[in-house]
Amino acid sequence: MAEPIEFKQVGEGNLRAQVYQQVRLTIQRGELAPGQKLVDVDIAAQLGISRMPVRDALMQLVHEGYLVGTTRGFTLPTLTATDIANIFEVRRLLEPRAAAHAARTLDAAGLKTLAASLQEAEAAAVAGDAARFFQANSAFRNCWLGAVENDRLSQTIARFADHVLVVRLKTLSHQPTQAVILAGMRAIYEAFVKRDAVAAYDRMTHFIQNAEERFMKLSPPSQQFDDEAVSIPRQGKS
Amino acid sequence: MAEPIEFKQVGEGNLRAQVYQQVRLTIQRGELAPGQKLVDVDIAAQLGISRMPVRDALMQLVHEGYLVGTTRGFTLPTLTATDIANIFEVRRLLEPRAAAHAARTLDAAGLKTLAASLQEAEAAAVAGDAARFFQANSAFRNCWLGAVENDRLSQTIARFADHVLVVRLKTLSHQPTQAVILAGMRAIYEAFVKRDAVAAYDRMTHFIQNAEERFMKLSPPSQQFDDEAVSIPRQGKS
DNA sequence: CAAATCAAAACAGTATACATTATAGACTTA
DNA sequence: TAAGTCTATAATGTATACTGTTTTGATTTG
Repeated sequence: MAEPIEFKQVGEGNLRAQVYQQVRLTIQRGELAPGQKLVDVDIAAQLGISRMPVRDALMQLVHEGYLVGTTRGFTLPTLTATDIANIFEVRRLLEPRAAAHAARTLDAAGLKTLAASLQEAEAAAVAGDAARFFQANSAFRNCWLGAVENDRLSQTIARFADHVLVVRLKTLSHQPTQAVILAGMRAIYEAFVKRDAVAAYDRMTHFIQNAEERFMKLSPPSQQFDDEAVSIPRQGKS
Repeated sequence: MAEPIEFKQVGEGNLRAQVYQQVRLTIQRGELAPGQKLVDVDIAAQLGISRMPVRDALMQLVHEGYLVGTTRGFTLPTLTATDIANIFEVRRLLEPRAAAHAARTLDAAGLKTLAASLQEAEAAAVAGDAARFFQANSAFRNCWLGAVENDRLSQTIARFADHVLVVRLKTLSHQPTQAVILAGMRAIYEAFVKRDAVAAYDRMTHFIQNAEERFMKLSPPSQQFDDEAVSIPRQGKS
């Protein structure tokens, strides 16, 4: 307890949006221990603002699946094997198509960013820096997703991808997994460079399947009790 | 304005959840004029509660895409042709798969409910009652979606389907459109009865394509000012 | 009569205070 | 010593009040 998570101020938009961004980034960077609880009044005190904007932001994150709201603070969700399988099923349906779109619409600047993210991921893998690898991975994904012109498609993908990555951040330190992911990123990047929508579709399909296999293999077969029994509890006590 | 939208109390869970359900049902039933604005303080006064739960509920609906928050109250979003095309693209990717799942998992009670909803839709079409037709349509969809074991998949579908239906409710009064939708429902229902996942997949694919065509045909080519969006024929792939 | 400026109202954002509830920990008892 | 109950507390849920901003409408002026 008494965790100094250190949210810092960012000056953009209303307070709720600022807090939302800060907390989301904190979650996405894996700077949140699995059992740790976020309490609105604590964060509010830390930022020198009132509870309400913080509460709004936390509830939005709950609604988006980044957090679960209990009667005793907000915490990270614990995904069961079934949850992960469900998320990957949706990703399998959406991401190949989105990648095909991106192959058409990515411009030179986007490809440059992708190349940089890819190199960064490779460097991080060599250095064994899981957090950096994770960051580069996210940058890569956000870049090509940003080129997808269907906003609803890209945003849905981003959310689901976040859910599985955020909770399983630790598994990304696994060396073979990093290698598999890197190979997938390279293959997809090459398809983007060639503007080959079909190849992008196929390689993304393959990438998702590989990623799911790695995740399922690394996740304990029984996270708590038997999976399937209890999914993410919807927000608190609605 | 003094709009008599008449939200009524429902006794379940906390106030925010109650208000959320009420407003969402009101929207889904099309009981909200396109330009009408929802003001938290008004609804709160109507329900005899404070602003905060109402505000929470409205903001959640905004996050889910059911409403848009302006500087002057919350209103229904106005979807452009591009928006509709985007939503249908996601639905095309998700719903056939979900229907295949449902074909496996629907039980006798579910099939009974589907049959009842189908009959209700047919009766409503004959009677020319668009609202009733719409209700039956929603019941049919919610029933088979409820049998899909992947919650994230079914919830994502429900949201996107709501978005397009809610805003275009009026187009459902169009007679040929009703006929097309009815035929699709019958075909899908038969696939469910036969527990034929492949047929369910194919017929849902066909159904979505037909529905999109009808929607695009009936939506005025220029919803308001014609911006760049309307002239885009269809978001073709490569 | 039309246009521009100013004032008032409406509504979201934020803050603070109060009520409610569930969990943790202590205390009692077998 | 272990199990069950009870109380205190921590954290959310709800209410009310205040502030800032934007829109609307009215009034004045050209």
